Amino acid sequence: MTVPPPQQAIDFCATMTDEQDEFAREMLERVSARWPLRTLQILQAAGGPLRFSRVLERVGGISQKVLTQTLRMLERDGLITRTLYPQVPPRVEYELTPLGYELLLQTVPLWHWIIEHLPAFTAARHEAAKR
Amino acid sequence: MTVPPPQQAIDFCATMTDEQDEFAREMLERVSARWPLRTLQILQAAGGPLRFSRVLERVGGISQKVLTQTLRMLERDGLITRTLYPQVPPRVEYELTPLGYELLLQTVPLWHWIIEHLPAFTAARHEAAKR
DNA sequence: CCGAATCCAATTGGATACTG
DNA sequence: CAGTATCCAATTGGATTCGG
Repeated sequence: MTVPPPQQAIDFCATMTDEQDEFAREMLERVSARWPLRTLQILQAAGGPLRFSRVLERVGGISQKVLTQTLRMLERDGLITRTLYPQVPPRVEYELTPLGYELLLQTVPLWHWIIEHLPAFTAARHEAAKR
Repeated sequence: MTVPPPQQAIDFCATMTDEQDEFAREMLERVSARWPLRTLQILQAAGGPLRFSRVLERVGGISQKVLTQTLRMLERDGLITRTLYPQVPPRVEYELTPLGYELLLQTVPLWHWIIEHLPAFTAARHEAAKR
């Protein structure tokens, strides 16, 4: 694997104010909960606006209630937009914002790393199970 | 900010098997839950083994029960080691593994990005609150 | 000291029914 | 169609007590 970057890269965490630290961890927690990242990914893959029903289908396994909550949260944080077309029946479209896209990109290295190390995790668990 | 990297970087998600995808997301979820990352960070900052009580103090706000669960999980995944010294009273030390350190490093860019964009999130929420 | 066990409060999530 | 509202089951987390 690669040589670990300097300690400094992590130590900067200590330079944050408590307020920053709390808010940052709140965002990290939020974004990496069960559905938000997947939802963003679906919207990214769509390459354009997606109706509520389509998102519901593609995310898969999520309930309608939780999807609504997730979308509201992502909208609130400026990661997606919500557009209501006042028709009957109503149409609502969700779309990734540049901010949301950027965030998604930042998660890619971690994602890559995890996938690369899946065997290591499996091995660790197997090892742990023996004891 | 920077120009977005090619689409390809994200699209590789689609190339995974369902099994890989599920396991990878499980790991991502796990590692980015409320305490695991912070616990790893504490152990990293310590620069060496840390007793249970010390971790409990430094993480701050976590209960003994949840810390135990967290540490067990991290150990199971090979991210930390747990060493029991059979004394009276017993001493148990936890230490970051190279794997744990590597994972921690992978999260740094995302962490950085979130902190940089804290104002953007605040602005988005403020904007959302007006409506 | 480390942590397992127990009990309990609070939060979360699914299913269902209903509305603009 | 896109939610909101309601109810309920399951999970989570804290506090406390006990044990090796």
